[in-house]
Amino acid sequence: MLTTMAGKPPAPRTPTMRDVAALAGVSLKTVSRVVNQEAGVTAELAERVAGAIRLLDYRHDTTASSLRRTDRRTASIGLVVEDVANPFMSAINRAIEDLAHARRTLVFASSSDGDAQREADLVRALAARQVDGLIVVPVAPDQRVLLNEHRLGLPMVFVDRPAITRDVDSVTTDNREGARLAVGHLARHGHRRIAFLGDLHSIWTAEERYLGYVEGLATEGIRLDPRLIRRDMRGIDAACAAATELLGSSEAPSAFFAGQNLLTIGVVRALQVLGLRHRVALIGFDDFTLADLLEPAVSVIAQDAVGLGQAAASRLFEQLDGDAFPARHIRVPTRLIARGSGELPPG
Amino acid sequence: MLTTMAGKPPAPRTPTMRDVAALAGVSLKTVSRVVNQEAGVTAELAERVAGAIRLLDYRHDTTASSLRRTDRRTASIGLVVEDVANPFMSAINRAIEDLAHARRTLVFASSSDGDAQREADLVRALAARQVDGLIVVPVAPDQRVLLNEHRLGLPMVFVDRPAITRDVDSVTTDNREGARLAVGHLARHGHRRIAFLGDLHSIWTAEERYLGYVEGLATEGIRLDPRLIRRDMRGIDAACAAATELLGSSEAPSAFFAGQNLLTIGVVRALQVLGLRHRVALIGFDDFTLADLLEPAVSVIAQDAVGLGQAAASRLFEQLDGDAFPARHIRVPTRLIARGSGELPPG
DNA sequence: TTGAAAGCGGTACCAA
DNA sequence: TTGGTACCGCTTTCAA
Repeated sequence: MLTTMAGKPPAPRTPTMRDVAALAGVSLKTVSRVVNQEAGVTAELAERVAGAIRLLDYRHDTTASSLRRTDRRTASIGLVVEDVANPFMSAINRAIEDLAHARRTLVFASSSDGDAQREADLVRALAARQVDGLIVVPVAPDQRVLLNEHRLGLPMVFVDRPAITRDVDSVTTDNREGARLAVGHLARHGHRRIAFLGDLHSIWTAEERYLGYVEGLATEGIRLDPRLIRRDMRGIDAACAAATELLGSSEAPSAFFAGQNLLTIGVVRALQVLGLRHRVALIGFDDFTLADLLEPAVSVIAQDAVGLGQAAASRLFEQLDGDAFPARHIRVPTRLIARGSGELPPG
Repeated sequence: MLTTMAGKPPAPRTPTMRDVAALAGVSLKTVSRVVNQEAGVTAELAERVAGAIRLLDYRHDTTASSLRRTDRRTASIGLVVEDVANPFMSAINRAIEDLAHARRTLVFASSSDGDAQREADLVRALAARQVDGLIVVPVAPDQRVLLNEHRLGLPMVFVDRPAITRDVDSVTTDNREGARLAVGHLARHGHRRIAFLGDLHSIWTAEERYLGYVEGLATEGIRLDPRLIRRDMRGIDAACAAATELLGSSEAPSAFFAGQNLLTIGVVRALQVLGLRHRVALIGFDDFTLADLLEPAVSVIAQDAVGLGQAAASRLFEQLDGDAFPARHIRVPTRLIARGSGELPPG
């Protein structure tokens, strides 16, 4: 051994159908038939092939398979969300994965970070890998790359936010109805001065929730007071500051409706600091872990992330099964979870 | 139009390199060169090809490409975690995605649910799709399918839990050191009666944290009291009940070390019900959202999920770049975040 | 029922 | 620099 450069044995090329065929003493095509469980192979031959497959530990190459297949299906789909680490998005991801798994389909999961350029790159990369379809949380407002891919024949479903055309399937939360629910609930508990905190108005869901708030007030016959409205808030700190300021004014609100997770937490913090947690009502849009452990527990309008994911995946697979037209637009209802903070009476 | 069955135009077969070549009046190979940015094509020809590509809206088929390529790379990797919707797992997922994205690589994300059968199915499905490598949170204890795939040449990194052999790269949290940290911290604040709540002892991380607890006690010269130890706890309710029972005993603990997220929350709930939140200390393993909003805020041993994901992805890509041997075993440190609950003095 | 040959969309190799 | 030809691993088509 001292004189040889032996090293590792040459990488043992992974066996192909050809190898299996040779070992079993049959043709390539017969192996293909066995692997794909096509009818019309003698039990004896099938057994011989199966034996060779086991012996060689043959692994089917589905990429080569789908390249040649007429339908060119890869049994993989693409998912583009804002951030796979976001709890809401990852719940959608998981729901989609479960439906996909039932069809032996794998999911490319990716994050756009709300960046249109990155979204476009991802969509192109996914299409280049021949995914069977795409589920996307679209980054507003320019959807040209997405819609172009759709026009070229890539099955697609938008989730959480709609497409700008009606031609593409979409599955969205009924944000407006949810916001109305919140306002109605607070009004029923005697509130007339209900403040609204909202995310960037350029975000479709934020705008919808604002509109629902306005509609809710109208329904309850409450005059809209612009001084109680703070939009374009980003993050816990901004919400906390805004809530603190509102509560310090002469016409302070008796209740808050926070249009997003972090804003809700910001309001909680403000109420805590001011010692008003049990004196000012609060309903938040979107549930969050531990909402039930706070004091008082926080009432929320819960979104059905799993429902969104399931509906989106269902639609995509319906498209793949031939039901492409007309495009459908599914709205998933919200649910009010009363935990205490939304049931406090006015001061 | 009335007499025709016109319908939609026949699906316009998506253009191939062949089409581009024909339009540009060059050979297939020249188009390939342009697409792959290989040197040695006249500027003029390159421009003509580029024009044809634009005109036809040609899309490169990377699956066909990698089939023929010598390295057979697909620029996609597989990730198998317990649940992509779990915050810890999804943070790992995201960190991996970011490193992958920098290499124009896509990630198949999938959930094993701690089910060995499902894990095996996923791994085989991923291998069949010719992923370049795999990052796995392995389901103990039978790793035969995984290791077989590894032996066959599939680059692989285990994350969060080690492989049963030393031949496979792994990236894990330093659970033991983290637990020692917690016990030491509590001891430094005067505690001698420190209860331990742990998850199923069959879970590697749970066992490690338990061992760290034991080591921590030994280091501090505290006698281990089996009556203060509750293992094999699952979920909030079990932990809440166990904590309640412990606190009602004659030799109640003055501090808790909870070995997992949900267990920590269970203890918080128990303390809240008993009105002992400010009288009994608590440190939890693994951080959770809103831990800082509870009263008192919960001190934790925080895991570095992003660090885990980054290290795992780095290792995988190092393997892909040729640095496969020897296998490395990376331990990612934890960090104690003191927020209040872990700094309470003994009753 | 079985197999030979063609070809999916591209890349590798070598000759022109 | 450019192009022809073989071929990646598999399915399709069609003849035996």
